[in-house]
Amino acid sequence: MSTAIDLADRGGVDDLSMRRLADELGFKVMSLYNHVANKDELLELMVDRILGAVEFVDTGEGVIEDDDGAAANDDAVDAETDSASETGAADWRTAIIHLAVAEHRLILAHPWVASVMNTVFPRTGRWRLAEELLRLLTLGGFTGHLRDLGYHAITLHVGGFTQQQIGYQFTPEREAEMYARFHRDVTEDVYPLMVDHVRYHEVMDTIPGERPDEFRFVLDLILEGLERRRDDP
Amino acid sequence: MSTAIDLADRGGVDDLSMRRLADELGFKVMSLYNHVANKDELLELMVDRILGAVEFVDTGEGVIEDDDGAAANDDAVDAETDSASETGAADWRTAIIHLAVAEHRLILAHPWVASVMNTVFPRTGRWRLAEELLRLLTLGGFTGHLRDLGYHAITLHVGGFTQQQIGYQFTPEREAEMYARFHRDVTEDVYPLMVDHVRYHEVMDTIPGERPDEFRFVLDLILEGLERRRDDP
DNA sequence: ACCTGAACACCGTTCAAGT
DNA sequence: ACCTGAACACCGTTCAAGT
Repeated sequence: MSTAIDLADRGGVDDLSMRRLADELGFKVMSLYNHVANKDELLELMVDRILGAVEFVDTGEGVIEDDDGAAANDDAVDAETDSASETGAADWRTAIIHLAVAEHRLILAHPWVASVMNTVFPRTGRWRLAEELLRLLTLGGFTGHLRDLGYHAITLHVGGFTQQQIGYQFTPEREAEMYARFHRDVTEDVYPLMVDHVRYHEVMDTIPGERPDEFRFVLDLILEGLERRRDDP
Repeated sequence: MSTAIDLADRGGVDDLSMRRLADELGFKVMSLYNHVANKDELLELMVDRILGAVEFVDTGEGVIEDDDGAAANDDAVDAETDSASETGAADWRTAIIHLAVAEHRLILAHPWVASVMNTVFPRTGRWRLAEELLRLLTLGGFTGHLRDLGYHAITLHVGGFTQQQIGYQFTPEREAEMYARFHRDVTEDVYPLMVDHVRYHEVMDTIPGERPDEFRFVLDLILEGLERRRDDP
């Protein structure tokens, strides 16, 4: 029934109204309130269904499993992460990267999640993720204040960076207007570096935030820095 | 006239409707469309006014100045940044930190900016910021792909991290409901680390994302990592 | 237990008419 | 040049009434 996700996947979350959803389901608006307290609860359920689908990597110890009982250790994400999985059990660092990238990708696949995520209460799908991240950090030898900082650094990076990237995903019409405005307002004499920057993207044929490795790049910076602070003073 | 910002500062952006704004100004709704094409343009102007207020630090070279002609080099932000400003002219690193922290604080002071920023076209207030950041990175010896990565890493961090932090700023009622839900759903047997984590925050008497140094912490990780990649292979 | 019609208090925006 | 009344096509939600 909560397959109102399709509707949001199509027209974005702004096109998801209780009225449109009811139409789609063949009911009248008010029937929905028999299954859901209000729109906030609907969004809550939708977000949690998406985020609940993140799968954990096997670290060789007690793994918190998915609702479906699946604890994946070989899929597209894993293939990109570093080695170390030759042993069968991944180390904490690989597992955190897997977790973050998997969540990042799920949000990119359902862009409306990014904006709704923040305004809605967490449910089990999100608590799971939080607990697992804390577990992996602990496994990595992080405790106390540094674990706390690391936890926030990573979660805020996953949510925030992804959300910002999605902001760069324009519809064709917006893309066209953006292009027009840029060439009208941003001239080489006033903004030489900005012009250069955009030219660079044109040559590379990339849209800012669409380059697949940017999320990983910053994630790596964060993890490196955390490790250094763990090992030094 | 664009002092509809007050309205958004008070009740959040959801309480800012064309109708309420007109009421506040003593006009009828439709009069607004004589001064602004539509609501999007209004939000565009509001965001740009806020972000246009970010002041740049003097790096001793050609400084792009504020609209007001102010090129601040000693205020609250500067006091927190590292030394190096004894010379009068700040180095690129200090200046980037200043820039990022200043923008971060402005957004925190007008939380609605975070959510609107992404959905609205940039104007001169934002182009300035982009150009200045690129200038500082160039000053720091970054070129090509690394400068590009650094630029995106920093801008997405400023916007995204801040936005996520704001998501943690609950109203008292939401705070109370969050508290109740947490203690109902997150039990020590299933989520031991999460319980521990929240207990840590309670002892520290901090709300996640309210600790003032978290933004700087991750920013430092990013800048450190960028420097290392600039100096090494 | 689930559905519905009518109603309430809202939105953004257009358009023709006023001064 | 600026303001406005009426209207259009929408919102989320409540409540009493139906089966």
